[in-house]
Parts: sequence; C-alpha cells; structure tokens
Amino acid sequence: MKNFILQAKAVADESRARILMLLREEELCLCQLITLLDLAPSTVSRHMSMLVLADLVHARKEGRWKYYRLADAEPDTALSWVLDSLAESESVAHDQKRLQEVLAQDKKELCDRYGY
Amino acid sequence: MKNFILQAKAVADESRARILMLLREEELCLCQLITLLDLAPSTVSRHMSMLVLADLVHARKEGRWKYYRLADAEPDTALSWVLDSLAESESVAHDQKRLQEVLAQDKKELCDRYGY
DNA sequence: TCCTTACTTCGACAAGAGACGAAGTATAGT
DNA sequence: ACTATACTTCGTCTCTTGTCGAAGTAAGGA
Repeated sequence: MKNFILQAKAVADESRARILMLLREEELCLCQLITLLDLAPSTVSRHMSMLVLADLVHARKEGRWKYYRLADAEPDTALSWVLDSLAESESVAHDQKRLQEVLAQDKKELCDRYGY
Repeated sequence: MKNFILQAKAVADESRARILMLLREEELCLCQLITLLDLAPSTVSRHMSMLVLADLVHARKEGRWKYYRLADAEPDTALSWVLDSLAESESVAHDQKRLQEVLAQDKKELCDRYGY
C-alpha cells in the first residue's frame, strides 16, 4: 500500500506527469527538463527524486550531467496507465514539439541558458 | 490531462484506495463505508464525491441510502491499476475481513450505530 | 588550484487537501 | 405534520505539497 500511494502521488502532479511523457522516447538530462518545464532547477530536481523514489524513472550520472529514463512499463502498472492516458493530451503534444526543438539545440548552449 | 490528474489525485489517498478495494465485489452504502473506514460521515461523503467525479465509482440512490459501485475497469485504466496493485496488500486483506463482518450485520442496526 | 557548471539540499512561504463537527437537505415511518 | 435517519455542505483547523532562491556539493576544464 505504501508503495502504491507513493507511485500514485508521484503521478498525481501535472509537472511530473509531463516529465514522464517527455521521457517516453529518450533519456533526458535535468537541464533539458528544466528548460522544457520552465521551472526552477531545484524544483525539477525534487520532482525527479520523487519519480526515482517511486521507481517510475531511473537515473544515471555521466560526468556532470544526470540522465533520466523511464522504468519499464508493464501492463497495468502506474507507468503504462500514465502513458496510455496521456497519449492524446494536448499539453503533452505541445511539450513533444518543444522537445524536438530542445533536442536540436547544442546541449552546452542550452544548459548555459537555463538561468541560475 | 485535467481528467487524468483528477483520477490520479482521487486514487492517491489511502482512504480512497481502500474504498475502491472494498467495492470490488459488491456495492456498499455510505454508512457501511463509514463503519469500515472509521471516519466521520462528512469525510467519507466527500471522498465518495471525489471518486464519482473522477469516474471511478458510480452512485445510485435507493430510498434514503446511497449505494456506490466501481466503474468498469478496462485494462490500463486507473481502476485496473489500483485493483491489480493492491490485490496483495495487507491492509486491504484486513478491510476485506471486516467487510465480511459488516455484511453479516443487519443494515439498520449498523447505521444506527455509526455515531452521529 | 581555482573557477565554472550541473545538480542537490535547505528554509520559507503560499496553496491544497484531509479531517472534524455543526448545520442543512431529503426521504421514510409514525 | 412531526420525527428520525441517511447523507451533504460549510467553516475551520492542521498537515502536506509545490514553488522559489540561497547556499552547498561534485565534477570538468583552464
């Protein structure tokens, strides 16, 4: 039950739901997510810890970047439900478009710009 | 997205998750749920409105009782995920046992007793 | 060895969510 | 008509959650 509630709460926030959808195709580093969500770095970092804690996302560190990717989404898990439910969402489609732009940018340039 | 968040939040509370599990087999009226959850009538009523609003539960009124039952649980929906995830939960098993006791009781006697 | 960069942790604050009891509504029985 | 019962709505309180900025950590580069 405790784990279930953890996952449900993790998923029950719009920013975190958007993050999960952004990670569908490829792993992203924090600075890319910061840019895409337009939130403070500390805020996004906190969201990511929750998603990792809930086992919805895996993290790996490479140099000074930390990359996040989705955990495996077996049927009737939190993740498969999220991915399924939000597949047609308008805001998700918008994020996806912005994701393409962000991926086209040089990473260094991007991260220099996210506004510390 | 809005509906998704509504469902996720509806499910991300332990009392409401327990309610969903209690409704697996048969419909229950509010006073039965009040007894089972050991919460104030107003609190349970509020929980039920949320579950109905999120389309996880249907309500029907019969005389002075209001009966609640689960909505249909197709694969990869919030409901199927909840039912699947909590099937083995200890607290759910405990609730299930108490449910049997409550169902064995006379309804009138039960409702007279829930403590207004 | 310093500086910069990518990320994290902490403290503060505002908004949200769950709990209750009191008062309100609706239905059934006398 | 009056009372009792089943449920709902409202106001209040407290605890949680999302956000930020400031300060802290870790890793790479000059």
